[in-house]
Amino acid sequence: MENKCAFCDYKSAAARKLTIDEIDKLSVNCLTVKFKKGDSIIRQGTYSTNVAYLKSGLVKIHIDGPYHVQVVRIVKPSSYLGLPTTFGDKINQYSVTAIEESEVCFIDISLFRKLLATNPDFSNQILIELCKGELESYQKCVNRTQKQTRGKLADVLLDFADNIYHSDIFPVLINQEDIGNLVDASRESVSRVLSEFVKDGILKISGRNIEIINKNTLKQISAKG
Amino acid sequence: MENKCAFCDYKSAAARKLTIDEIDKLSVNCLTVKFKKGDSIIRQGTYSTNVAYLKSGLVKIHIDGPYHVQVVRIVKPSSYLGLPTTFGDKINQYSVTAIEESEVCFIDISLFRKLLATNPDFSNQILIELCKGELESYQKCVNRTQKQTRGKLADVLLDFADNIYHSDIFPVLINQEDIGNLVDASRESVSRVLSEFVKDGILKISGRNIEIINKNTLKQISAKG
DNA sequence: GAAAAACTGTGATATGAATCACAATTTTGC
DNA sequence: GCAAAATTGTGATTCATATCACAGTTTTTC
Repeated sequence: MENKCAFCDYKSAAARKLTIDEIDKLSVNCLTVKFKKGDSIIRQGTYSTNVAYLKSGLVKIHIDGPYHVQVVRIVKPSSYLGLPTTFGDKINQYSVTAIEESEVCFIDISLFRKLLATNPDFSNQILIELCKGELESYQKCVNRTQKQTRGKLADVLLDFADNIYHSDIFPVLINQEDIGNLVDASRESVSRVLSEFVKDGILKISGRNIEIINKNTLKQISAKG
Repeated sequence: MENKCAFCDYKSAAARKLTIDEIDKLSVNCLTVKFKKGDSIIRQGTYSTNVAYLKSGLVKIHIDGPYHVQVVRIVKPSSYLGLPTTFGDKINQYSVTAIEESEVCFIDISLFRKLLATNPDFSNQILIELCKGELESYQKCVNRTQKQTRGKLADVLLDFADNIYHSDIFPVLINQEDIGNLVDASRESVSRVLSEFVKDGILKISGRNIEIINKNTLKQISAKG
């Protein structure tokens, strides 16, 4: 690979713990692939053969449920995409799809295992990332099952603004059906609630862009259900 | 500690990877505590100071949600109880409560970290356990949000029989309110569905014991909704 | 740039399950 | 062993949201 990981600006917190020598090995065993919007990066039910790392772009993680797809979460760089699968199960338990042009590094799994075994700082960092992910997913599940649609939509909008785009104006790259799958609501309900938010002066929508005007109210809706 | 981990019959898959020397250190830095039914083992919101390992008994993991408690899952030995918290966050993100007399080993966190750093087989095993947990929680969340009450209750009954008690007759140690919190339904709905199952000849209930009579039908209900 | 496809908005209706209310039963503590 | 507390059963009512149906709008494609 011409692509030297040493000079990569998007290194993971874990990769920063690697020695020069280890980073070199990573460079050789790492392949960067570009995906267009809508492209499938990881497909549920197929064998997992590499560790995937999101270098740039934006992706959604989704699972086929008994009735419809559930969008588990939207992931931004720099994050590993299939860690739980890589070590917990050989078969991918979920799919990952690009929702904008994205770059993904595929790392050879045996090298990754070797790094884990030989560099405790690296493996500790991976452990921390996994743990945070699990805690987050517990909390998300509680919200998904207990809040009602308005509250869950408020959650997602705040997450977009605060954690993904770091701005109160942002483009919505997924359609309302997907938003529905992300908050466990029907497409129609999403549309209705979004209209309500606009009518109540909480949001302004123009084209694919959403602007949060009244963040406090949105936070209240998020908190109260 | 007089309690030598070396001779413990309930060692975790990870602990089996430790050397004699490491096991000795574990023995010294490990305290076993007995809990009675209803006793709180880990309390959400408090500082996590040890790694907890369930040696015997049965516990529930639960989180305070925006409206009510959610029972995340029922955990049987031999499993670590607070791993994600130990490494992901200093503050416990969930509570653990005994639902029958249980023994829990509290392991000194700095020793645990040292073992992770020095024994790659051990840390790999811990990693695997974490990953499996995360995948499982994804799947559970999909079921919780998409299936309806009958399906979710069927799931839980099958889980009890197949994974926890390994028998189609088993005692129910939690009340219907808790079952409700485990399947995201109200206490009343649980009572109603349970009665339906009895009327349909799927279950037999006597006292606190449940017997699954028609497992196939239960599996169908679990699969179809 | 016209036709097709994908997406969105909104009303009417149906429905699963929560909530309320209270009786019946079981368990617990002294 | 009896009173108090906890748990369970079941009907009536309410409510949030899914579903259906279809029109309007935007985006894609060739």
